[in-house]
Amino acid sequence: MCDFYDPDVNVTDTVTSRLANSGVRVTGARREVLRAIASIEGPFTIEELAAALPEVGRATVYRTVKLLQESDFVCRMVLEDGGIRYELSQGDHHHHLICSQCGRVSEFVDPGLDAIIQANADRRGFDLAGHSVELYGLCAGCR
Amino acid sequence: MCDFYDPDVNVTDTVTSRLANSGVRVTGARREVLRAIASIEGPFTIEELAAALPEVGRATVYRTVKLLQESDFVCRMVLEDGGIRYELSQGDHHHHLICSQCGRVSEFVDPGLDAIIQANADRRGFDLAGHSVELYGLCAGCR
DNA sequence: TTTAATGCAAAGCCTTTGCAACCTC
DNA sequence: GAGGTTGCAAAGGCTTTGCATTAAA
Repeated sequence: MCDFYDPDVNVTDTVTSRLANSGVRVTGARREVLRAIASIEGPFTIEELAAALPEVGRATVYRTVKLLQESDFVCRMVLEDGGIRYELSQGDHHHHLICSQCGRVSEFVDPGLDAIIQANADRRGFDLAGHSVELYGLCAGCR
Repeated sequence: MCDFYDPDVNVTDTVTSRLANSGVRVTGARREVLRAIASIEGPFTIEELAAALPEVGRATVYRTVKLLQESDFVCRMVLEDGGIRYELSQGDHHHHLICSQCGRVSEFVDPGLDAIIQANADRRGFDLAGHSVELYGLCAGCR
């Protein structure tokens, strides 16, 4: 579901060059949004992103995030309460641990989990295109 | 996450009596909403529910579903696209297979999957309160 | 009779869209 | 210079809320 980034290169540069290669214009606003996303650690909301970018119109923030999402540079996650957060795409497919107390989201990878999910889909004749696993509770720091 | 229903008793009656016992008034509108929910097979949207209840105000539909949700008689699920659906609470904890084509949602239970999720939480010092697993793709009928 | 529940309409949120001005390429 | 982008404001969805009326208990 999510793309890889070359760990040796600045994320913002990587994305802008890929964007340029795909025929999309690299504008000031887009650079700003990318910089803001890169500077935010972890998942973010449109609200947070827009707050960090007072000089960029909200509509542009929405449009840019959508663009990045469609290009797989960021991926979207839906929280337990229906709230939506985005995050820079990580290299590998992963799942989320969401703390109900502090709201922090951490990630984990478990190929065994993915395999068992695939097996469940197969067993029911379901052609699996994707899946999401979210764990809710208290993180180590909040418990 | 979801409650049990006594399989020998009509769901609507079960809920209304439990509701009454908890000091909530059993009104005509609430009975109507319950009947509509029971008659819809599988998960439903507020939209669908309201459409099935032209004589009940939309605000009441929202309020009643919220009430039922807070009482654990229905549970809420968030789809891949952020859309929200509700369903009568099932006895056991389960997961969803959501067809991207026809939108139908089916359920499955897999204790092994739940165990592996719990193990991941434990491994990271996370106090697990709940989790959601949603599979997206094409159902057997649509593929 | 008391007071929770209802229904309507208005208000709130969040997100998208129309459009003229603007900026990449 | 041409056409994709931006920003503003308006419009759209969906959900909640205020309030007078209605109806459970």
